[in-house]
Amino acid sequence: MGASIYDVAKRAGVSISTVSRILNSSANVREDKVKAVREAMEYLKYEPNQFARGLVKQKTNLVGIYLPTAGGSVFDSQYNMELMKGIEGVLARRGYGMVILSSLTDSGKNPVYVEYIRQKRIDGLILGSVADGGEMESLRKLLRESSFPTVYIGKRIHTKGLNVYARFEEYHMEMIRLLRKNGHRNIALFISPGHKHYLSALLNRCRQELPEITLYPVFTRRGENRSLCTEDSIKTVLDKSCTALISPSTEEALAITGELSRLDLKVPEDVSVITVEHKKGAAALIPPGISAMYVPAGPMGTAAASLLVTALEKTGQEELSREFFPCYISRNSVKAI
Amino acid sequence: MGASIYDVAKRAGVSISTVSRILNSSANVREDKVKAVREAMEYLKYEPNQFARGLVKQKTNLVGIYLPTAGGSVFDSQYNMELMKGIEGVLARRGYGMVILSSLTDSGKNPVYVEYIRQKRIDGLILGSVADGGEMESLRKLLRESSFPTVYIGKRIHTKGLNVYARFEEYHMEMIRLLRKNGHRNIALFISPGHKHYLSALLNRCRQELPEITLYPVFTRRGENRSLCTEDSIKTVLDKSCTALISPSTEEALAITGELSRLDLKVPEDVSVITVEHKKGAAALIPPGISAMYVPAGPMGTAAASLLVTALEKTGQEELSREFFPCYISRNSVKAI
DNA sequence: CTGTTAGCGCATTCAT
DNA sequence: ATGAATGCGCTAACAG
Repeated sequence: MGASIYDVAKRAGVSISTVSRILNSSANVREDKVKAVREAMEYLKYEPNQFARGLVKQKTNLVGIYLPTAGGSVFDSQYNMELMKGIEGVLARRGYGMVILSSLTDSGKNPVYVEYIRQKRIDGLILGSVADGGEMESLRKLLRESSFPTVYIGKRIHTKGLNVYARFEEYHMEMIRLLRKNGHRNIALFISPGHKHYLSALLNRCRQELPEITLYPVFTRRGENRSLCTEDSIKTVLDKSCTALISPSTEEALAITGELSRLDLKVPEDVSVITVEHKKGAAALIPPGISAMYVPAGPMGTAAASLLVTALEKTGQEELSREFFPCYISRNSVKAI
Repeated sequence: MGASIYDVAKRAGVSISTVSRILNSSANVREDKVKAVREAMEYLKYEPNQFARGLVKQKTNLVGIYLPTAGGSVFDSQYNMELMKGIEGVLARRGYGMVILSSLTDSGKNPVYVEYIRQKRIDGLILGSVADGGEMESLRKLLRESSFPTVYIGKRIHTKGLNVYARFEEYHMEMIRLLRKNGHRNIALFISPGHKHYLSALLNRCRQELPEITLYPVFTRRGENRSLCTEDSIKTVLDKSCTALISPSTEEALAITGELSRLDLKVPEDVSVITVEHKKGAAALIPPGISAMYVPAGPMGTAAASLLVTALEKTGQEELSREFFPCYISRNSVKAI
């Protein structure tokens, strides 16, 4: 069993309050006592018990990360990994631990983070975009009602609270415009389950702004048989005689280009490809070098964590929302026709 | 502020012990009281404060995951991601939270997990293979001295304690043998920084068992400019006139094959490639379909977490160590010469 | 079956 | 500047 503050006090010949004061540097203590206490702590390998401390201060120094991924693991997408990397950096530096809240077990009932918040197991929460509309509603309600420090990564859902986002619709339109400029008219739009609810808005907007373009949505599935699923998808593309396609991630792009080459279709000669990439340069590795819209997930994670930590330490909540602007990186996968 | 057990007790007209009993189902309570208490809990949205509970039971229901990655983020390698996926599955199901311990901030001083253990912030620890020899030594000492529930993923380091592993040396020898059977003699061995300390043993063994083989180690670097680093590496391969190469991961394999094709070298016509893959089928997506040694990181994570949870719940520690056997999956990247 | 009570380890008044 | 005492919310004897 570890040493407690009593053991330290006894060994240093002082009272526990003095030890506590030194621990928190909450008051001045005579130099010699400080020294004695430090030695005692050293000797006993004393570390303050976080339960006891938390019970008094109501602070865990833990931040929850909840990145819902429809039916899959958080660790399945590079987007999430980049987010986490960004988050990890600032949390580690600022002395917070990160606890990964798995969406694996919540079905029907409340998502795990509700429990974690109520049980006071975390000081703050970083929330990835929820996929489904109903969930979205309840989340919005939760955020409005509780004042629990939360930063939401994704399309802004209410004006109160912390928020980090990139405009899905905007940068998709940009990709489409780009293909249009290159003469493409029939475009297959691969879209992941988590983004389904953006689709209709995007389709509408495209129909209005770019009436000459026809968009063919193709849904991708997560999980093991990614390649299998893609095979069917590619058939759809061919049937609609699309000359270009947009992929939602580099993982998907790799599967897609693989399938294309298996069907003896060349990129970009037979079909142009643009992908979204969340890690800078990731799509460059996919032959022949896939042009990409870079959505800076890492920096977004960093921003999210920074916002949260700032809010936690109540140093004034200057910044409430931060937008990120994806940028297009041209490589070798788009051909003018 | 949330409701406490007192509030619930008052509202239900019982004592706090009764509430506690119901909470922990630690004794029988009359039906009507149970009902009253449940209603009160519902009404007050009561959730037991984990600090107070932990203070008594010394249990956090949190498991620490420490996957050291020399100078990089945990989230940078697919190996780690697969491990985490495996771990996530069982921890979520068994009601444990996972806190990611970042190795980002520990330099010089104790690694973070030491602090987490001493502060009793976690109940158990899953430890990835440490890279460096010195660290290894201190770790071994730590594990021997403390009886903190820990499962170590990687080469067995002491007979006490929980352990999950695959034999790095073995499966690398297997890959080499396979290339040898296909007529290859000069082989480039790409090796990641985390595995450097395995190298000399492997070289020795190869020299003994397979004297006709010459192995050329090439060190890979983590981080952003992966492709840059690979370019140099490939030159090394050519200089030594290697006819085959072994890649340590699918990420690396993607970069390598990309670089090869940029140099107008074809796989497998000009150079044969085998990679280690940690996610089943991952290397199949890399043209032309890279043959791979599948090291089942996901299942290994699952096993590690299971071992740990079992140990935590003291249901007898039947299994102390579990070995995994990688298997070779032949695809299109190896040619006989 | 149920209520009373003594800690768990610490931060924080309140005296001194 | 420092010690004694109180309470954070809960569990686990203990007593009825």
